[in-house]
Order: sequence, then C-alpha cells, then structure tokens
Amino acid sequence: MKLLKRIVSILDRFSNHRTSLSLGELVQETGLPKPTVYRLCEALVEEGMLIKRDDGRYVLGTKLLGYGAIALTSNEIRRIAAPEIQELHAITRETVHLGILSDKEIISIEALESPHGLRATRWVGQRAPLHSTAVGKALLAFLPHSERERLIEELKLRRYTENTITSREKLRKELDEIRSRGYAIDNMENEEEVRCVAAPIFGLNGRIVASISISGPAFRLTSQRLQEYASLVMDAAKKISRKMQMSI
Amino acid sequence: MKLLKRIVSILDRFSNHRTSLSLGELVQETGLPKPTVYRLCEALVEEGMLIKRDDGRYVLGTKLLGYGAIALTSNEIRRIAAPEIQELHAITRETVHLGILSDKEIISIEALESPHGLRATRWVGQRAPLHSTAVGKALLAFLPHSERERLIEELKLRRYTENTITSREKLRKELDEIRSRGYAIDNMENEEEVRCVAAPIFGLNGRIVASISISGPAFRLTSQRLQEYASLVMDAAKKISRKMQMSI
DNA sequence: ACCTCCTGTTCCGCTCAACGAATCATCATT
DNA sequence: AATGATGATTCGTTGAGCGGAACAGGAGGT
Repeated sequence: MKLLKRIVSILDRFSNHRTSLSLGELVQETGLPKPTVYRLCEALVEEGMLIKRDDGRYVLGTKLLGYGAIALTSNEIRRIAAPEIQELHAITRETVHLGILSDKEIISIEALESPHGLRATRWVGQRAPLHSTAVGKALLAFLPHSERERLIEELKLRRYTENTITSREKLRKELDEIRSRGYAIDNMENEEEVRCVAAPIFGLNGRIVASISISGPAFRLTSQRLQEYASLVMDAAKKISRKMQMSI
Repeated sequence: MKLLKRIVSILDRFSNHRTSLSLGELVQETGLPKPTVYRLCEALVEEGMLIKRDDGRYVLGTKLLGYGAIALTSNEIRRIAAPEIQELHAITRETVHLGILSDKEIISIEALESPHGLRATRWVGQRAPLHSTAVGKALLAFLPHSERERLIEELKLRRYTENTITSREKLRKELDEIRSRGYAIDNMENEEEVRCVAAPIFGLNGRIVASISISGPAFRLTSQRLQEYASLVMDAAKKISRKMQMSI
C-alpha cells in the first residue's frame, strides 16, 4: 500500500530530538516530490495526525496521542507485570522498565524512574536499539532462531559508545552467552556511564513477549551490584512469565 | 484524501473499552466493504500501526505508541505547566490534569492522580467530552466566539449523568457564567459523584491553549472546598499563562 | 525600490493504486 | 454431510492520487 507507506515514512521522520519539521525538511528526508509531501501533510493535519504550527512547521498531532494511549492499554503484559515492576523499583530504587519488540527496535511500555538525582531516564513509548541495550539483547537472545537471525542481519549495529557491539559475529556470541546465563547486561554500550541488566519474559507457548530491566549510573551499578540485580530481574521475569501462562 | 479518511475511521473504532476488534466488527462499524477493510488492516499491520492477535482480532500497534510519546514531548505547554501541576497536586492531594482541544474532545496531556484510595482517574492521552467536564467547559468558554459557536453546534451533548448539560441554550448560558467568573465547575455532570474545577490557560496573543483542573469524589470536594480550589487552579493557570507569554 | 533566492502553494492532464463485487477457503456447529 | 459464519483472494475497472511545472510571497541583499 503505497500511500500508507508514504504516510508512515513522513511520520517516522519525527523523533524526540526532532519534534518539528518543515515541509522542505520532510521533502529532503523522505525523498518524495514536494507536492506529494505537501498534499499528504495537509491531509494529515486535516485528520489531526499532524499539527501545523504558526511558524509553518509540522508537529505530531494529538490524534496520535490518543491512539498511543489506547495502544498502551490494549497491552495486557503491562497490566500483568505492573506489581513486579513496582516491587523491583521499590527494592532497587533504580529505573525499571518493560520493553517489547516493535519493528526492529525496543519500545518501552512501562517505565518507573529512579528517585535518585542521577538516574537513567526511560519513558513509556521511548524507542531504543536492540543491539546496544540490555532489554534489546535479552529479547533478541530468546527469539526463535530464524527470527533472531533475520533481525541480526537487518540491524544497522550503529555505534553509540566505545563498548557498543558493532559486529554481527560478536553479537551472536553475546546472545549465546545471554541465553546460557539467563540475563543480559548492557555495560555502557548504549550510553556512557549507564549500565543495565535485563531478563526475558515468556508468554504462553513459551514464546518471548517482553523483557524487563534495571538501569542506572555505572557508579551505583557496580559489577557486584549488577550480579545481585540480575537475580532480582530474573526472579521478577519468571514470576511475570508464570502469570502470563495462567492468563488465558 | 479518501484513503487516509478510511484509515482514521478504522483506527477511531478502537477505544479504551474496546481495545480489540475483528474484521467483521470493523466492516460493520465503518460501513466500508469487506475487502477494503481487510486490505487496509493488513497494510496497517504491515506498518506496525495495528497488531493482529493470534485470535485474528486487531489491536492498535506499538508504532502508534511511539508516535504518541513523541506527540507528547512536542507539546511545550506540558513542560511549562509541569511545576504548577505538581504544586496543585501536592497541596490538594487530588487528581490534577491538563487538557487541550483535540478535534471535538478534550485530550489529557498531563495527569497526576490523587494518592487517596478513592480518587478520580485520569491518564495521559485520555479523551473526554467538552460539554460535561470542567476542563472541556473552561476551554470552550474562552474560545473565540465563532469557534465556540461552531463547536457548540457540532457537539452531540450526550447525557452521562442527571446533571449533564444537554441543551445548547443551557450550555451557552453556562459558558457565559464561566467566562464571567473565570473558572468552570463540573458538578457530577460527567460521572456520578465526581466533581471538578478548571481554569483556562492562555498562550501568546491571548489565545486559549489548554485548561487545568482538580478532580475528586464529591464527598471531599464539597461546594466550599470547590471554592478554595477554584482560586488555586486560577492562580496556577495564570502563572502558567504568564510563563507561556515569556516562552518565545 | 528592485532583484534574488528560498519556501510553500496551486494547477492539471496522466496513470496506476486502490477499489469492491464476486468467489473461494476455513472452521465450527448441527 | 450440510450449514453458516468469518476471513482470504481474484481481477477487471476507474478515479484518487500523482508530480512536473508554474506561481506566490516574504526575507535579505544590493
């Protein structure tokens, strides 16, 4: 469906660091002809999916906000996992979040931030790479072989820090390790001085559906602390998985 | 744009109480031919805007969640109003939320729930009617005359409780009153035993951009308490408005 | 005041993307 | 085995969407 693909390619230009775009920018970045982008944007404004600000720049509209809120409530893992997430948050006082696979990225469907002044920030709806985060790697590691391989091949493996895994071969080894030990670690691979530990959550038929993680500044999440937290997240993940099995 | 309108009319079928829909239901409720709905839904699934569950029913997809999160951050009122909202919440210990106009409804862009066991629930992204809520009436009241009239004519004025205003004439009178006293009250008009009080927030050029409210159970929000809270929300709204003027 | 450049807007004839009636497939239920 | 309900597919038709080209308008320079 051509038109829909174009709509998505326009909406996808917007991100948290670039919340507004001009017609020209959209034309350049989508590679579509100017009248086409113009017509589409005006139609999207008409439907409330975009807003045209007074300065003529486009911003994602409130219609999408409404859809987002509904998309969130239709996700039952979120509801089921809530108590365990709160518990982890209370015990560790670090940022805890729950991520699922969306296209070739992780998207957070629940997030509780650490009360500490210095903390890892995560918000619901935030997207993050698969290869450089604990949540992403945990999810990737426990996917069925074929899907995992397809994703590994399709990923860009962009470098974010010195520690980011950027070779497919290294990523495969890392995922094997994660599978054997049952949890994933992000040792400052996505952001400087931030460490995370994540564990997989399985739904009925044993298929991985999400992963849960604890994130924080490296100075608090020392490697010893990380070990402790690893068993905590694994326990929480197992509890949630068990609840998922019973939720038919 | 025909196709886009159809896409929106499909996505609009989903709500917080009906998070999943079958092909048949969508066909019936949109009035579109079956192959058309089928083709569109499959394309939307392809793009991640819908998810087709194992049971064949459709659910709003994570792509929309991502867009929603970005739409939220592109809203600067939210950022500007955050401190005042937190303050109101801390003082009153009731549910406080910030709403803006979206199509012919109110949509919440910020919400802090009361810590009390019995509380009004509001979440970000939630939609609410204009004519039966304090936030809605406050917004409506301070719109430019022509827009206000257009909206009043277009609204359905559906009845939710005994107190809901369902006549256009009464609504106009109510809005006049709200304009003269500077704040709006919802006296169990949207939900039984829930009262709210809301005040308008103006942006540069004095145009109304949002409204802020306190909501809670009627037994705590007595008419006397409501008066107190009215000055609180008005003060907060004025502070936020002033900040908005300076935010160029 | 005039020109230039840049961005957004509109026009209009062409074409293929989207359409939808009809049909088929699948799976419970009787 | 027959029936009914729902989802999936086919395919000839057509107007919705396309995009090159031309236009408008404002900012900045000369």
